[in-house]
Amino acid sequence: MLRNTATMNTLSLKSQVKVLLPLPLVSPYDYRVPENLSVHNGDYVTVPLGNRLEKGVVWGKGEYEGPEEKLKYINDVLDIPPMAYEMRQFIDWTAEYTLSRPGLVLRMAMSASVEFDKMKQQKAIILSPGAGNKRIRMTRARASVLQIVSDGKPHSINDLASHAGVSVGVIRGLIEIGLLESISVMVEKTLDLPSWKMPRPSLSDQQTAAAELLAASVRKASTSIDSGFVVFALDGVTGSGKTETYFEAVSASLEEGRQTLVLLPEIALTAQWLDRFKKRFGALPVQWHSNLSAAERRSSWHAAASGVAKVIVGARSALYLPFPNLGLIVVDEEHDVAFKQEDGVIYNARDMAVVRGHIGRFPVVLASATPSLETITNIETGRYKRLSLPQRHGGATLPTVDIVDMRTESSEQHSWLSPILIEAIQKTLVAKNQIMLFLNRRGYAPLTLCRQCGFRIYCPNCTAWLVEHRARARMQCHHCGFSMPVPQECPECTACNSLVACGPGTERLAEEVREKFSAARLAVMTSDTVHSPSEATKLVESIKRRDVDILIGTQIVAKGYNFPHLTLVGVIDADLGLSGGDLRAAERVYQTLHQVGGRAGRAEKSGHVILQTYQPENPIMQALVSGDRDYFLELESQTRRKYSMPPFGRLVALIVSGLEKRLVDAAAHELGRTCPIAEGIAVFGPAEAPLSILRGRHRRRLLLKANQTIRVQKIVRQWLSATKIPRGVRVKVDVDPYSFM
DNA sequence: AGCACGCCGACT
DNA sequence: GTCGGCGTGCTC
Repeated sequence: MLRNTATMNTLSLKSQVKVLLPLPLVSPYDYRVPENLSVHNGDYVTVPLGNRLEKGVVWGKGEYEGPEEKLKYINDVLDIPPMAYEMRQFIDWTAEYTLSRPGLVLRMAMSASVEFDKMKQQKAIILSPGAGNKRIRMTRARASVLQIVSDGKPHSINDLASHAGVSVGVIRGLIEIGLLESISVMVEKTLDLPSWKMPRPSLSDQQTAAAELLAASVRKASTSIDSGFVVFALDGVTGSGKTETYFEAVSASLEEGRQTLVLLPEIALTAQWLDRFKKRFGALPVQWHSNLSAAERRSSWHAAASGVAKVIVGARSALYLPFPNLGLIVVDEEHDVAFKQEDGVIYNARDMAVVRGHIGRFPVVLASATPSLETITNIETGRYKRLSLPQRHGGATLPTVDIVDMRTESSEQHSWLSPILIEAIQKTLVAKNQIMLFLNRRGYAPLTLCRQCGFRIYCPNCTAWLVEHRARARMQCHHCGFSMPVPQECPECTACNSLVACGPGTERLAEEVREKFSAARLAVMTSDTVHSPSEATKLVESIKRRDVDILIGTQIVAKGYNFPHLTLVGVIDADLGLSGGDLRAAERVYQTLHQVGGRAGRAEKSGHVILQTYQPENPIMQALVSGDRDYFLELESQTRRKYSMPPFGRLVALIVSGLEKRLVDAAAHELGRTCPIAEGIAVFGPAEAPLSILRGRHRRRLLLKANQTIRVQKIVRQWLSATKIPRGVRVKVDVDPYSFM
């Protein structure tokens, strides 16, 4: 059938738009715009999809050329500020870079959108416009209601009734007569806004210099027509006052009336951070993290999306909130691997924050005491600007670090504390100071085996040992959440009392500490004992009050907490995390240990760190002892450069998984067969993933390594489209992988 | 992501 | 004869 092409062109240009839906679709869908609707790019709309209505965002001009009758009409435009152009660009950019579907990235930006409708409107009562002409029988109850309503503002029916001291029946009656009217209003919760007019704390000369540079660049981004994009690496030793320094940038952003986003690696850290923020700015910022209730989530989303919230603090996912007026991002503890999102859309919030700043033409601050090698390299190539804070604020000195060589300092059987550490603990207790023992291993013991037959207790769903949690009397898998009671006999040979715990966990360490220091008050801080920021705060406060002598903890104690009376930090197993084929293992161990050590001696008291290690000659340990971070980084950098590993080369990991081993192997081999062959590209694998079975799924990995200059996205996209993946097999693409499990 | 469609096994 | 399991494929 012939069609009038002129009409079709008009249609496609004027009354057809793309709508991106928060669904895993390959591209936006096109819709017709009804005559009576004014629709613009970025508008939130509802559209019919199949037999239901979906919310989405208008994503540009439509270009649908299929059968005309398939094209449906936009249903409605939602009464929400439209998504800014920068945000839409950012979503497209993220999808392109991470090789994910754009709808899934949009879903992160609309994560509260499922509840748009719930939140919209509330009934409110106002005085009817024509009320003045009406004659009614006046009563005291009616009079007091009318008195309140005469301010012309909408009131909720319940508030009105209680303020007037009448029942809601009186108000219903007045509505019936037509004197009052029930209307729908958007409820905007009034937010206490942080103020830049609060008194500025006194800063050191170094802090002042850095703060002024940051603030100036924030102002410039708001006033100049040139792009204000610049990345600062705020490189300051623990306790040097990085937070106070970047607060001055936040202050400048507030003064310019722009929004600021602060990303923290973990929500457990927010409580203490919020305190400091409130002291500085007089009000709390808006929070965003996965622990929010539905109502909090909705309210935070709207505050951010409407521009009402000026400062938002949150975990990595806060980066995808649709800010209309973002003028600054701070990524605190920039080096932290928690910024890497490992499922769904796989992205690194630190790197994406830099992209967001580039698109939005504003400054980005990456703060850390142990900057990542990526950041260090970017400083060296001049892409990032370094701001150094080399001294501890208030004249406190850095802790001294000693190594205990566990090869020679053998301790007694089943003891995880060397004689040297035991002595140091005793001395510290006598001096009435506090001790922290760091062991990054939850539970009682990482492995349980049968001493009769050698059987190791594995997770039925994963290639991983079950970890005994004695407090709960259960064996737990730390990968899939499987748990079972601790067996009384060996599941393999049924021998009784033959199961033995191997290696230490925090519970077992606590047991030893209780034995050896029975008079000391002990606290254990792990994700098993602390479940929320408020619980963390409670424990932290009790430690600050000196209700605790010895604190045992996993990595959650390493971050951000500041205990003025803590003078001794003992690292039980400094080598933990060094084995395994992770290219960042050394860097990560260094960062963690440095951070843990930084907990010692923050106030006037000097600190002491004891590292128990079987590798005392390892550059990590040497760097921690000498405090020569840059030497360690230089060594690390040389190794990575030599093997063209990140940041001197690019990596993309493909993780092939499925329930059926045979199919997974076939798919992985097929990917190996079709792998790209080109100059500057190498593909390794397929190989069994270290966690070769996870949650019951078999897993294989392939790794593509490419020169820095190569656009890996295009290559991987071609690779995947040229490979037939059988149904039941999933291929996950991880651009710039951090985990190699 | 939903949701219909579809093709095989155990029930009122 | 029908109800319902969830594999497959489509949605502008």
